[in-house]
Amino acid sequence: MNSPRPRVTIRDVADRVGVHPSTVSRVLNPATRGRITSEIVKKVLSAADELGYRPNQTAQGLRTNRSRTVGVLIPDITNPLFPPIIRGVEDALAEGGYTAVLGNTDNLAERERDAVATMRARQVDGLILATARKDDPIVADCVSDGLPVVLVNRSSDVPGVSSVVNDDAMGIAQAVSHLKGLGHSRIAHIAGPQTLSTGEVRRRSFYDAMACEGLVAEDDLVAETTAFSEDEGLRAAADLIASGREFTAIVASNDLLALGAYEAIDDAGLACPGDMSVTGFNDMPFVDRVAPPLTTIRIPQYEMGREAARRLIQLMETPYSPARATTLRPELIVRGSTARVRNVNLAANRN
Amino acid sequence: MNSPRPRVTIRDVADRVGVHPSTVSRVLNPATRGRITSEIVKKVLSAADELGYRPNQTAQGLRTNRSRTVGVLIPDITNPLFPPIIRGVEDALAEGGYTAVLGNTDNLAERERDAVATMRARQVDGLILATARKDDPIVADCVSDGLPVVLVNRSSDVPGVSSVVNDDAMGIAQAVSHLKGLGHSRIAHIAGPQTLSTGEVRRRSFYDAMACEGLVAEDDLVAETTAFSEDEGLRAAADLIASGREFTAIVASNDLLALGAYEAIDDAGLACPGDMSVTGFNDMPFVDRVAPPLTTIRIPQYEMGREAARRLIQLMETPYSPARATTLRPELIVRGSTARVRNVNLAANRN
DNA sequence: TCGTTCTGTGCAATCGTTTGCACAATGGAC
DNA sequence: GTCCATTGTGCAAACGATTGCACAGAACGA
Repeated sequence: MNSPRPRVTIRDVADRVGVHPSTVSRVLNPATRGRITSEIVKKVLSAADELGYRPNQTAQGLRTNRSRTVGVLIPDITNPLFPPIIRGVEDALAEGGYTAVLGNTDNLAERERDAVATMRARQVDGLILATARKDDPIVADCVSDGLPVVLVNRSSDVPGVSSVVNDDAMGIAQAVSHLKGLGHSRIAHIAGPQTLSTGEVRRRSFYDAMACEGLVAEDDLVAETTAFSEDEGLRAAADLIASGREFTAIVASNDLLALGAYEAIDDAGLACPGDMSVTGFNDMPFVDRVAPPLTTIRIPQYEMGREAARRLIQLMETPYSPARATTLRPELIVRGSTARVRNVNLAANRN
Repeated sequence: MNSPRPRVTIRDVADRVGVHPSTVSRVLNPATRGRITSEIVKKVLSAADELGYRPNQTAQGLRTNRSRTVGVLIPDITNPLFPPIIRGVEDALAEGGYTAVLGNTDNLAERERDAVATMRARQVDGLILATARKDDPIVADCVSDGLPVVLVNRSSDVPGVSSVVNDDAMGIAQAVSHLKGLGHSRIAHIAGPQTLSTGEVRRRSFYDAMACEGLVAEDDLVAETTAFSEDEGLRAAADLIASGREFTAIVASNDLLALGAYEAIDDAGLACPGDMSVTGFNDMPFVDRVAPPLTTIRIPQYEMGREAARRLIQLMETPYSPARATTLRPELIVRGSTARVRNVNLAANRN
């Protein structure tokens, strides 16, 4: 039953046609095909076809030192933000003849380091990282070793590295402006980890946007978290509510945090959006189906992945192409988690 | 800046120590290390460490004809069912020293064929398929070529192939029994594609379970779909409702179909679970957050992935190990989409 | 007719490892 | 002291492709 089936090599094809293996190699390579008599080309091609020849990528890789493989590192594939990005990456890579090997890091520096080491041992031609920290030695190492790298979703302080990220400032501004339009003035922010570019930039942008709208962002109404997770969102929102400070809306740094906030609001016996409006960030799949449907900032996830992959291909194929930071425009998606502020004072209800 | 940094090879290490490359190779391979004087072993190891030697997996792969890579094919990473499975697969593979390369097929036979071809060109040591059809020539090809394959989530009619799937019959029985317990007797089924094992088995199991509960499953209340998608769920449920037949509950073949049914119910001006109870299948992430939270059948996604990967490793490392079909037990998760049947007759409301 | 330039193909080295085989040195048995 | 195992290492040939170089033969001008 199990027939290991002897692999057909370039030599088999050569023998069949009666030419030298190198000739076959040249025929098979579109770039050198022109140097061979068209008659032979035809014979070689049909022989290869008949024999079912498939180039051995391993051998090619060894000789050319290119694996046509790229490593893709993400925090956690289980976070709905990433699958669309990954699809974008894979689709664009496939178009360029590359394949992706995936690694989950759970946002652990150690696993990240391991994963990069594994990928490099596998001779990946480049790396796409959705895991970058603001100050990331791993990124720095790759860059200084000349390994093509593109950051996606998060950027980094490391100089000279290309990135494809969302315009966080604009997104947050849209959220704040939307809330102000609904009459909210006391707005809280659940910030993401400040070691991540997204967490930090969005937090800063929150202060900026508030000022820009003529509102005051109180430090006491800005809660920090250690991870972009529902648990942390729940904790932060619960703290905010428990503090007794008065506010009618929460701008969360991402959708997962917002979902956590939902729980805290519910636990406190309040209603969203009746008592408390909430905005998210990312427009992950399915946040339109939760209760209430989440008002959030949509970022072009798939496109972001595609663009990152395209950029990487460029980097890999034309060395020394300059690093570029691309910013994609986000869009406010208004759903059911935000509503006009009530006349009744929230604090009055609670005190 | 970009320093290509010359790769350090086994030969560099050998030169440094003053031994032959083959000796270094033997030291580095735990299995042959015992044959070398322990003094030399120590020297080689420390030299390798100092020089920062990393084995070139491509070269190893060429020589040994093993890539320590496995291909993982899934329909669509964007479907929340799959990420947990993939995590399980990756974690178990990593433990065994393998890495995964992912491919999305969108359930298209052609893309599936391409993807398998690509993976095989990359010399994957084995394949994990979440894409199998009941009668799948691609699976058959792999098996007859002696390429280790494990099916996950879906099984196949192809003989002699290992699989790790859920006990669909039990799951459906649980759903039906739950509904009967709530007083429902006229129950509809939205079936998945009959070309997929899951779709077919669950449909058959629906008839069985109904009979088992002493209820009649009417053919008119079983709607078929062409894909496990929200769109198809919406269409099928809308058809069912439009048919004018009387029923108070829907057993959907998976969560996505159930979510589609939600929309149809809403469109028809009905309420779930007030007018219509709905059950899903899979317990995908986030279905506990939708409105109403979905009553569904939980399958151990992560474990399923892990188990499949473990099985594959076994197949790859001990050839001719027999094919096995593993079945995992599902669990009914009761949430808000199912309720006691109302006295009021649904049909009466509409006619 | 001879030399020169092209063109198309073959030759052989190479990428970094692994591994069967050969063989020197060591140690033990007699 | 001889001989035979045993042990540890080196040698060299793979694995399957790519590619610089060499070299026949054709084409061409003088």
